[in-house]
Amino acid sequence: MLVLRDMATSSRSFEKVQGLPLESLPKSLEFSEVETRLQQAWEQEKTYQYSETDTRPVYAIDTPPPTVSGSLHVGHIFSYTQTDIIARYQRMNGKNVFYPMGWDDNGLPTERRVQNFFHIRCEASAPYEAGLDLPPILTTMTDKELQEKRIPQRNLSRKNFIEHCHKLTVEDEKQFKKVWSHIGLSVDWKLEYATIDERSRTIAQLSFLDLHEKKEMYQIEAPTLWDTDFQTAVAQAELEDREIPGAFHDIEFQVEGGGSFTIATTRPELLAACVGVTTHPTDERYKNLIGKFAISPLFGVRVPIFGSEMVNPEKGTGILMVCTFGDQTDVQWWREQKLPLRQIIGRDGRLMPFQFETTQANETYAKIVGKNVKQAQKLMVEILQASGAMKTAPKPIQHAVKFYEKGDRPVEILTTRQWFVKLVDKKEKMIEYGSRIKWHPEYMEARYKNWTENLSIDWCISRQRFFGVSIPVWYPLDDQGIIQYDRAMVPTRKQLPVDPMSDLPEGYTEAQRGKPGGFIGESDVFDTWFTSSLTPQLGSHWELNPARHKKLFPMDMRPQAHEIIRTWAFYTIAKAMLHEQSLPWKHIMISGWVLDPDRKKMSKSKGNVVTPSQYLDEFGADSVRYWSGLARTGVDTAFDPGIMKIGRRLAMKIFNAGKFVFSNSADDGVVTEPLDLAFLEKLKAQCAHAVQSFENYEPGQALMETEKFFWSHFTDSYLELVKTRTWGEKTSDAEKKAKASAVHALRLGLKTFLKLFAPFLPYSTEEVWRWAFTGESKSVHLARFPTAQDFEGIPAGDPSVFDAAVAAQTAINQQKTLSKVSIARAITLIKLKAHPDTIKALTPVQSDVCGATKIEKLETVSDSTLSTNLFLVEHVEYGPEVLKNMP
RNA sequence: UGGCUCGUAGCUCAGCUGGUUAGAGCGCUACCUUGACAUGGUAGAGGUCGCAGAUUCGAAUUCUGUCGAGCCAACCA
Repeated sequence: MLVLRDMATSSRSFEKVQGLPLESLPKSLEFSEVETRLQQAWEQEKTYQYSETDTRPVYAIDTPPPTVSGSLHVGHIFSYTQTDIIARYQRMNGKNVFYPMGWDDNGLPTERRVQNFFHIRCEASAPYEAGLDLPPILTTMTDKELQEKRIPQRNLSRKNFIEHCHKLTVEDEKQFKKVWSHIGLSVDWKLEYATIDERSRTIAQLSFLDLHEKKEMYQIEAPTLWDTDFQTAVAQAELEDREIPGAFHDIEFQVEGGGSFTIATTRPELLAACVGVTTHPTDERYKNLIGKFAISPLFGVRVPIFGSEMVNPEKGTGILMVCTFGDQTDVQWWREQKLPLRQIIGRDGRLMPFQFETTQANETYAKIVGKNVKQAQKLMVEILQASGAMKTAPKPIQHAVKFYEKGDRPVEILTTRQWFVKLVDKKEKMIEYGSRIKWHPEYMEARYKNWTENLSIDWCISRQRFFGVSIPVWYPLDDQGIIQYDRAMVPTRKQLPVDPMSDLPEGYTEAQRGKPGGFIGESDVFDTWFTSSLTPQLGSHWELNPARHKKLFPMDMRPQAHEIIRTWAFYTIAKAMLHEQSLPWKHIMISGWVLDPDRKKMSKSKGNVVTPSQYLDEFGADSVRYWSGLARTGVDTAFDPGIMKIGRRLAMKIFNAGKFVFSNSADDGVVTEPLDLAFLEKLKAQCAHAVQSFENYEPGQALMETEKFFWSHFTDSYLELVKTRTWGEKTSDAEKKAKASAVHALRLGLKTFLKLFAPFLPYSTEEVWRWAFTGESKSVHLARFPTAQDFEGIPAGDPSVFDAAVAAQTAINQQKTLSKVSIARAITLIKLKAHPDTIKALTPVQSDVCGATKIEKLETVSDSTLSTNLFLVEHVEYGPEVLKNMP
């Protein structure tokens, strides 16, 4: 902080400065060298350290823990840089910034990657092999080679499998950290965590215990969304629609007591699971059937025919079969009509054995049992056609089907036992909580609201996977060895974290595990969102460190992408509400996506994903950050190396302007000259704009305005206009004074620009800062973001003299360009015509203009019909050597 | 079908609460080595602001309708 003397009475005096000889400064900005050197400096100096003890206000950021599977792509760089820009601004704004980095390393993406990487699979029954340490196989062999050579996968025990998950994620995290450091994230690496580490597991299980005590959680055996590849339950929020080809199949049903009708279905393989038939109650074609019973073909099952408003008479044949379960509506009909359950699809997506009432049915079913859905469908069509129940060929259609977002086959609905968090009954409260958070941009709240309003299923949090946080529950076994699900036993808080598969519930011994009268541990793990929804609490050490929690929670800002508003933002708000009736954060800043140059979303399957490292190497981190920082909050941005090029140009310009400013010496003195004062006045206003943009969570606006100001007012205008005053040694007192005014204004200007640009271009600004400004603070990143305070004690300037000087400079340059002469050529006489006000404004800065444009004699002509800030060249005379070259 | 965004120069985008002649950068053209910078500088060409109405003294900006693009959700038998 600057210590300012009695400002009210005296203007601010600057100390004498010794210019740095140009030869002593680097010739050019070598990004990779600067980046490496400054990264080390920041680490050594602990520049970005969060302080647990100091009393400055905290600014806590709920950093998204990236999924650690594979490599970062340019979208990560884009959004994380935007967060870092805010973090750096807040740090310079005097906040004690809490900016952690977590790794989301548990869950399916990791499991899948580990399976491929080591060519292994988790097999619950496999015995544990202590010390097993397999080499990575994918680095030596491709997938195709593995298949060709028929190298079998190794089946590992759960414990061995998890060990290998840890092994790989640790390596991946190192790679990620390298890229994050390169891009210049001002993360405090002491706050690093992983969603699978011990503290995270403890806090996730604490969350479970709390919700369990509050009875906000229940366990039920019911139809749930199921992915047959991963063989786990999934949540509504993890579904996505995909358009795939399908076909309507017309199947004839008989009516009990005579008659028949034809239903249309896209899933004939579920005929065996048909438990009802429904049609619209007003449909003239079928309404007389309502109340009767139908007999399903081939399987001869007697099912009720009922009316339902949900049936669309336009669709298919207007009458349809209800199965357990083809889709979500089937579940609804099944519940409302209290239909029986005929579950035929198994957890692996194959048709399970099922006992039918008739021999014929059992014989038919025998042909499809054990087949997967696709095979069964094909066979069923053949059988139906042969039997005559299906007279027409399937009619192909294109339809949207629900998929688990990470899965390859449509989800099925299976009756399984799962744990749920009650959310459907809290929709209104969730919307109200959401409205109390400041969304940036504001309209993103609509997405949250929209999703919450449409939520129809409670949050299924149990997953039948391995690499995750265990659900901390044991179940007693009765004398027959039957699991007593309704008597679930939870651990004490002190026991956490627990793995119910190896740890014991209180009062039991290991010998009782799996024995009648004993107990059994829950083998399911949490949905990864169950842990991820606690990232603010993971950072604040909720329940483990109350003082820390109080200081950090609710956090100030959650940065995240818009496609996970329905999951991450939604669940995080839910958790904070359920646990503490609190908001998780005050602000949420939504970043857009990076689209490929054709404005298509980047995705691995399309093969249009851009990896960042080549661009970091080619343009430098600051240039890539410039591209990220320029984007408007929440708006999708096309990947464009052209913008990075411009960023690099800006970084170099700052570097070169710094060289110019620092090369000038000056005596001690005050800023007195009208041009200097006018420039600083304008700069002061620019600082206020920048602050406003940052406070609005629109840093891109600050960058755009600052850049424009820097380029047009500073380097193109002001720097040129003061050159004659700063060049060389001055002899007279007046000249020395005028020089000092310029040099000190230049230095204050440069210092201000470095601070304004520091959040965006941390490397180039820091590099220049360290040449001569370390007296104020060691790092520009710990300096105060500029405000009017930086200009205290400097007399107010008149901006109009600056505008007049620039206008005159432009008119003269234009004249020289039109005459096709060098800007450096001397003008012996020039007559400029302008509005009298403009001429008046030019007077105090006329000598600066003449110096910069090499004018020996300047005459002005008044013309009040002209608009202000416009000069017209009436007459110009160049020196004789110039005239020679004229056309 | 509903909700939300977007549509401005060849390209990427600014344009806040309506107010002179609609801006910037890239690209393009011409010129200039000037003592921080040729990874530079000076200038030039280029737009009836998707379309149609309405409000207003005045609309790129507000309202209505419409067309197009994207996203989210509903429907998906």
